[in-house]
Amino acid sequence: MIQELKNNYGHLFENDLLTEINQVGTFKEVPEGFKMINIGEYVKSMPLLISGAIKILREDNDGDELLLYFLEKGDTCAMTLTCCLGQTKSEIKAIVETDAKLIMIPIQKMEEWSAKYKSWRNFVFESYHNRLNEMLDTIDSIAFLKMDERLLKYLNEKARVSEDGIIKNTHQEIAYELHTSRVVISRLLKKLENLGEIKLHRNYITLVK
Amino acid sequence: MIQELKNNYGHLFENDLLTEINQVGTFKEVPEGFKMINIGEYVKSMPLLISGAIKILREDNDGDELLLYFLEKGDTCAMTLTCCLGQTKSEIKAIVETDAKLIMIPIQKMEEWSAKYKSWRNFVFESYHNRLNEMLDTIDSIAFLKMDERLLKYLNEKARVSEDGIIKNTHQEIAYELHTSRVVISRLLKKLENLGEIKLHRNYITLVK
DNA sequence: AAAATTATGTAACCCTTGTTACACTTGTTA
DNA sequence: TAACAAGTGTAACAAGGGTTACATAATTTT
Repeated sequence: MIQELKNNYGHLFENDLLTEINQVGTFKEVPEGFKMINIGEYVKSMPLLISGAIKILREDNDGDELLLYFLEKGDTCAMTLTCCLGQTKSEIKAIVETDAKLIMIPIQKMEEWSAKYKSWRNFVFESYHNRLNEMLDTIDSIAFLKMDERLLKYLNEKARVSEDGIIKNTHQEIAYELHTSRVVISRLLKKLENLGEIKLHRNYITLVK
Repeated sequence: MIQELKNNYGHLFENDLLTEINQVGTFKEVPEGFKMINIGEYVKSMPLLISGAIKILREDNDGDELLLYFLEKGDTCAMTLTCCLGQTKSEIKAIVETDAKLIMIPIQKMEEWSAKYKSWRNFVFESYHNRLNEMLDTIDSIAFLKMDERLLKYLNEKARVSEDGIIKNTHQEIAYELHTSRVVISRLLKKLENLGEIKLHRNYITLVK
């Protein structure tokens, strides 16, 4: 496992820190669809992503959900960071989007490493920075874009994190993640297909370009 | 100035750190309406808020804006934090909402203090945590609420940060911050007045309760 | 005080999105 | 293979909110 750690985080962390991570971290493989954490749950460890993707969702009291962003290789979960420190409940739901490999770090190490390693502090700050920017991007989408633009942006992101570039979702699933209805999505998808932007199939969609 | 620092941050920071802040920080009073930073500008120092409020806005390419949240006493700007480290441009606009007193810290100190003081690290993490939660709250509003609910929530927040509980804005100003049109706001405000929730006046609004 | 400016009220209309309903197709199960 | 379930296409309609237009009221300027 030290190899995958080195490959993905070797350029970020000094050797002492890599050794420590190797000692206390546990390697995990999680399959697509696995629910990493739900809203209201407490966090007990912090993930470093090696491969695959994790989608982060927000949910309101009625169970309506909204896709916030994806975590990918080299990312960690900023929400986890804040939850660890404050010992507060998770504000988001995290589900594995494509089969993922990750290293789980016990949360006690966070504070210790923040004092000890400059590279760790930078990583944590960098992570917060990325997450804040992704949240801003999400806000831009829902505040400033119309549904067809949001949908196209969504499809591009989905394709990006999926390795083979194919969006393997039903219209209903897309509707949930964009917080709208299936009929609206079907309608707009058909429009995008007529514009030559995408190709529709049963259970999957491909981008044309 | 050491007194105002002690009053507002004494419980957060150890004495050594307070002394350092007092040495390198510069005290500032900024009037309502003052633009602290614009999108695309570089950040040169970091504010610690003593009193007053600062509103943080997002803006798209067409100049359309959207209120994200308010900073108040004891807060700092998480965006500034990230900008300092990455030497990147600001992603947001910050305007003084009610006359504010603040202490400006040169950004070079950030890294130094993060290594040296645990209380500083906690303050920075805590700050990120709060900002992420406020962003989530903003996302909830625009994704899950209808305009009349958003408006009422907006009015309550405005009243909270305004000391005297009076919302001193025109319908047009409210429309800008919620990214909608003046006519829509006038229409909904009248509805809220008829429901007995608010009282409308020229240039200001009061909450009923 | 007349004129101009700013703020608000409101009607009429349109577009986007959400809802309901139902047909059709594809895949799965009995 | 018949029955069922799941996914998609589409029409018709409703509702929310954005736009245009104009009237009136309050305030400031000349």
